[in-house]
Amino acid sequence: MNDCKSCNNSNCLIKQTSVHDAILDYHKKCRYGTNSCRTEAAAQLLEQKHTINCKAGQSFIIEGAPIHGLFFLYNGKVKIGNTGTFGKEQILRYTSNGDIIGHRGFGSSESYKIYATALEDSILCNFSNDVIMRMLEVIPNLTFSLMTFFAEELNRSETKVQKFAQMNVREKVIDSLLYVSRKFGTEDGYIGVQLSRREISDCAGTTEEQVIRVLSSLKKDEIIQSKGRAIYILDRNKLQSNIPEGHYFLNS
DNA sequence: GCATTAATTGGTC
DNA sequence: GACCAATTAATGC
Repeated sequence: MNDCKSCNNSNCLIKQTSVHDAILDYHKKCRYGTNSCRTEAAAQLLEQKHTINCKAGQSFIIEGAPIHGLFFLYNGKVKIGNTGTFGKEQILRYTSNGDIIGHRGFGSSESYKIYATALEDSILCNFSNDVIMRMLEVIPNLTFSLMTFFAEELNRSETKVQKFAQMNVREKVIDSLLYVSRKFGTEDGYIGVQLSRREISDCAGTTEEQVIRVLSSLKKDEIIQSKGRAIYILDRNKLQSNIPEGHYFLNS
C-alpha cells in the first residue's frame, strides 16, 4: 500500500500512466545490466511519496495554507470546498478512490483556495512540490495525462457553473443527490456516504431547510427513502426526470 | 440522565 | 427562497 508499484488503484492517474511499466521496465533492465536514467529517476521519485492517514472530520488541506504538492486519495471519501463571505461554504466536489486533490494549487497561486476534509477515515498519497514537478519533467506520459485531466476538469467546472445558474433549488438538490450517488452509490440505491443535511446543502448551494423540504417531498412521492443520514434512491429514473435534460452524464 | 448538536417544521420577509 | 425561531430527534459524556 505504501508502494506505487504494488498499488492496484486503477483509477489513479499515476497507475493509469505507464509509470508502472516504466518502473517494471527499469527493474528488468537493471537485472539485465542495461539502464535508463529516466526510468531510474522516475522510480526514485515515486519512492518519495508520503502516506497520510486522515481520520474522519480531519482536514488535510486548509484554505490559505501553503501549497504542499499533490494529493491522491488512496482509500476513503473526501469533500473539497471553500468558504465564502462569511462563512458560507460551497462544496465543490466529493472525491473517491484514486482521485487527485489539490491540483489547482499548481501554477501561480502560492496558497490553497480550497479545503479538503475527510468524510471517513482516509488514506492519502502525497508528493511534494519538488517531487511532483520533477516527475512531470521525467515522465512524459504523466504530464500528458495530467494535462488531459485538467482540460476535463475545466470543462466540467464551466459546465457546472452554467447549469447550476439555471437550476432552481429543487433541481440543484436532486442534482447533488445524483452526483453523490454516482460518486459513492451502491447497487441497492444507497447513495454510499453519510452526509449531513448541511453538507448536502453546501453542495447544492442552498440552505439546510430547503434540502430537508426537498427530501421529505421526494420521500412522500416514494422516490427516495431515508433513515437518519442514510439515503436510498428508490426510483432513479423518476429522480432524474426531475431535473432538466443533459445533466446526469456531466460532472463526475 | 443531562447537555449538546442535528433534523424538522412553521412562519416572516 | 433565505433567514429566524421553536420543537423534536439523535448523540455524546
